[in-house]
Amino acid sequence: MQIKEILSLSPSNQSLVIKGWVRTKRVSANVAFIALNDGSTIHNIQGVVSDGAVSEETLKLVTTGACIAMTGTLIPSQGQGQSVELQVNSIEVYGVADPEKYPLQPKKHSLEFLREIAHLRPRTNTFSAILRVRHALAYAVHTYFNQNQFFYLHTPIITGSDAEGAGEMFRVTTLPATNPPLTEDGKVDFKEDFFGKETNLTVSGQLEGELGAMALSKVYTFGPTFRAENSNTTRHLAEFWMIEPEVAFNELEDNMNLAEDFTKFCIKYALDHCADDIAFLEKRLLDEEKTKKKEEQSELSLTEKLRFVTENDFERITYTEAINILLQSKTHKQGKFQYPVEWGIDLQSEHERWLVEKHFKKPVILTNYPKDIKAFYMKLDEDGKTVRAMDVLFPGIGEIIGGSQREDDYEKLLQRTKEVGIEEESIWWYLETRKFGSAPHAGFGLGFERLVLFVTGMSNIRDVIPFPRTPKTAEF
RNA sequence: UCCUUCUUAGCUCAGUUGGUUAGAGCACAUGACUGUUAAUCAUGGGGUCCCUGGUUCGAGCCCAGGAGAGGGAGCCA
Repeated sequence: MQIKEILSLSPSNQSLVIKGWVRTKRVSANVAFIALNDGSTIHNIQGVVSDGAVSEETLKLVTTGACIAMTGTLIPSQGQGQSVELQVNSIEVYGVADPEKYPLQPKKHSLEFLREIAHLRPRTNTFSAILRVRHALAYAVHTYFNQNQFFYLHTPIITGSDAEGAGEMFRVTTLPATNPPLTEDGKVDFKEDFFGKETNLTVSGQLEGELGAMALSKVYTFGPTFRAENSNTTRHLAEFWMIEPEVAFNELEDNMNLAEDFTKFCIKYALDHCADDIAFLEKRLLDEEKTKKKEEQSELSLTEKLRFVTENDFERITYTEAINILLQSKTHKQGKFQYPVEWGIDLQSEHERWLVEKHFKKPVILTNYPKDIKAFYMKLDEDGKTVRAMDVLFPGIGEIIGGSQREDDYEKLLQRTKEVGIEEESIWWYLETRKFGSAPHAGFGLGFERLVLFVTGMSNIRDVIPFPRTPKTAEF
């Protein structure tokens, strides 16, 4: 039986076996206490070993990090801090952990240090809480889409198209790294490669998602995505998980409604199902905030922040309106933005943060960006200058969702591919959907880790995925 | 990739103007303690001061180069 279940039981004479990893052991003259955790919950169960119940040699092996099974009966706790505890009759040691060498100590560790021991960090309170919340959010994603008649579409991880334009790609090849076969003009001959052409890891399942939507109407993908960008920030990973719904007959407005409803559902799901873990993470965040300057401290606790998002409407404004608000802001008039503000610029982080964190103080959906700063597949507005794009910006995180209504007119789409220099032959299959039964449709991409970041209150994306992949780092 | 800060014990950090044998807290070990909550108290062990080279009578500290990490920016999700 797992500790989560045992902690909800009433004391009885029934003998129980509890297996887990030792967090701490406290020894007094006549009694020893063992805090045991098995990852099923943030809470430990306390084992009480009375004098003589377990041999001294065995008790000596019970150290922080060791894996043991305790057998005993559940009794009401005499101490404070827990209502029940296990009166231990015997202990079996599965795996010892040399306390001189085991790196996790019963004390606070820095997140940087824990990243270096990512193979052990799930055994800490913080990371086990994060991983449980991450699981709940993943489950919420599938639950939401299933409840709303979406079909889960598996888009390829190895892709032969290089037209997605979302970033640098990782090449997939079976050719030898030294002396690969060459063409006559000295380039690598990918005709000799496994697929007979150049292939890469996907940077987005969107294009294939659109193909699915043109048959199943409502689809979503949820899978790993790879970007070979040399990004070194707290919100980028080389390997991350992306959620991409794509819906036939949806226009930009519907797309916004879906994005808002979906994120609210997921956050609410985590609040409802991970109360203990979120409470722990809230306390952790509070301790962290105390080390910051007063003006940088958040006014809201983690739970308050999450409830605020689920209970309030997202602010929806166009790019043009956002530029006007920025131009009229004190910050701009006093020249306190580092980057200039004018219609046509791609908004900088400082502009987005100001809008979200200072001006509106809630999630903001920005729409109708200039076409020149957005992707080729976005539907052109009537004015011919802007496209039906939308970005959802979250406080502290920035862009969490990027999406659009897609261009469904064959000629206009072809025109745009030419303008941005994409070869027609490389995405003929994508263009054909606009030739045969084209339909208005829209979708977006949501970075799963950014959602986990927001819900857990963590600040570095490397701490919300079990094994982060970033430039120069692929250990574990 | 750019800017910036950092790298000293297992962890978190101090280390004065360049000067004898490099410190603290926690962790760990041993002992004490009648039920603890990251127990407490006492005692003890523990160092390639990131690496390479240089300046100097003398370098943890100054200089040059390199590596790694953090934060910010860009790219984006």
